Amino acid sequence: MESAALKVGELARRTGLTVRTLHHYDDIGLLSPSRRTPAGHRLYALTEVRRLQQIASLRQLGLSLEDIRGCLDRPEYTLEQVLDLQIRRLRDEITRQRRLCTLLEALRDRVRSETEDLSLDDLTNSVQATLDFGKYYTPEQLERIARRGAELGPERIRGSQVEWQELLAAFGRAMEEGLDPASDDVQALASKAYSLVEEFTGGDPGIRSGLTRMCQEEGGENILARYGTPLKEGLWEYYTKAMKASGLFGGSPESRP
Amino acid sequence: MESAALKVGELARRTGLTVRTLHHYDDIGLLSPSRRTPAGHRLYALTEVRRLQQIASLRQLGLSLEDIRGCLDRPEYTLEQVLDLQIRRLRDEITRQRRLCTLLEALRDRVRSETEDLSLDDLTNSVQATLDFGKYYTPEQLERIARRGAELGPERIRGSQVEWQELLAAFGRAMEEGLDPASDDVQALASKAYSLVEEFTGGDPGIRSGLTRMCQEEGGENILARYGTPLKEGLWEYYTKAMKASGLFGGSPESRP
DNA sequence: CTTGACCCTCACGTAACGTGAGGTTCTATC
DNA sequence: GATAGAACCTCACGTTACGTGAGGGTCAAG
Repeated sequence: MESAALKVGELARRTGLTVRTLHHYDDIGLLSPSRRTPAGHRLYALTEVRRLQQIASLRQLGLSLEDIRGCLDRPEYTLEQVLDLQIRRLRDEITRQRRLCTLLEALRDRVRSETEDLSLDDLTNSVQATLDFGKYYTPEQLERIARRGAELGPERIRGSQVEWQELLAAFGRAMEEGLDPASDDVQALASKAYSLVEEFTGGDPGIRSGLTRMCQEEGGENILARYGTPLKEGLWEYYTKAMKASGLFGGSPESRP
Repeated sequence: MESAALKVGELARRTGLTVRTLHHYDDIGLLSPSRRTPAGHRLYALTEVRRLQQIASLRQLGLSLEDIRGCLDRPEYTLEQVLDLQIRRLRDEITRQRRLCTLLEALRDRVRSETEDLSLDDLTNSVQATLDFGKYYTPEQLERIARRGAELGPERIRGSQVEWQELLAAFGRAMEEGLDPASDDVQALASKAYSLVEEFTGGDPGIRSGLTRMCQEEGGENILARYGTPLKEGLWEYYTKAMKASGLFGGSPESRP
């Protein structure tokens, strides 16, 4: 007849949990000791110790106390289902975190290379841009875009940003000179723009249509403005006219920040 | 003189946040509108809108509101530091999650292959075992162990678990027959045990010493019991005597669940 | 008979809001 | 000018899984 019942402190010590945690489990009815001493001290029987170990293990697996309660008390909560669900949740979470991490690293690198004195607003733009990406591309497309970015390399990306700036400046001059968007001079610019867009999309039609949708819904001028100076008044409309005249498609911005 | 100030609802709509969130930011003094209408309605000026965008962006990066406040209001909070810190936090979190995910997947697979009808207690054991591992091995060692497990393959792991069972049974018989732990027969068993241990450690001395520490501090009989039936009374002591007599080392269990 | 190590029950604090409750104000329409 | 609906206001409690006291009994040892 060895000590068949433990008091809270002892149980806490053995399981590595705190007394407060055991109290909490008692409060919510997840693990209530079946007996008490006359003085009201909790006494945990061996079956309750075992239950606590199960609880602690499931807790380590990241399950919520409610899920654990279900696992332990309701037979229709099969372990496999719960594990499956938890795995899916975790995987989603991991991909989310990874994406976030890459973004953070990219931002930090930009902050570090003090060639451009990065302001909070630039950062804001980048973040917004990246998040918008998530709204217009599927996760697989984001994967492809990321790979494409890696292929091109950071300097080529910066290079194309510069080319966009020059191109938009050229469009602006054309507009101010009153040139017809369908004229040969402007169409040469449109063709250049097309190739820059295609460099980004990598020729993927899904990515291209996502980009088009993004420009339509967010306003192309806002998208393009993120990657440099704001566009002159009416320039985006002029640009779309030129692109339409070229018969290629709608209009679009640049690769990732 | 266009609408230079926005009301909460309008601002919420534009930023995709909720009115409650804006109220919250006001409550904690993170973003308080500088003006109010006579009726007390909040009026956000353009500078405040910009600040809100910065807040929202940093929020998306996973920063806490307190960190954000620091970034925005205190010059000594450099962006780079904050980003660096956040990256480190995220990376740690990701490796943690990944480890957890592997564990979950392994458990689910075991649950699925209904060859063994897995009980909650088996699961509890596995979880505890895996967590103990984290206490005795460094992250790098855990990496190596995981790679080694992949090399060996799941069937070999199961195989060695069976071999451990047989080996312990043989030790048990020797003990009951009163054989000297240093006798040739028992030493043959010790040698077999040694090779099983080495199969697990892959010869890595760090892993070996971690294992020894684990057996000492957790009690080797508890460790070994996890991977099969509980050990007979006194068997662990007998086993350690045999291993000491062999001059190899202390004692130890089996690869990962 | 006191001291210290336990134990008990409230009950507030955490992070970042969600979700009403109950009441005022704005805006449009009749 | 009355009225309806939308939008605004201020409390204030709920969420998760406990941490951290406050204030007070219980128990064995000295």
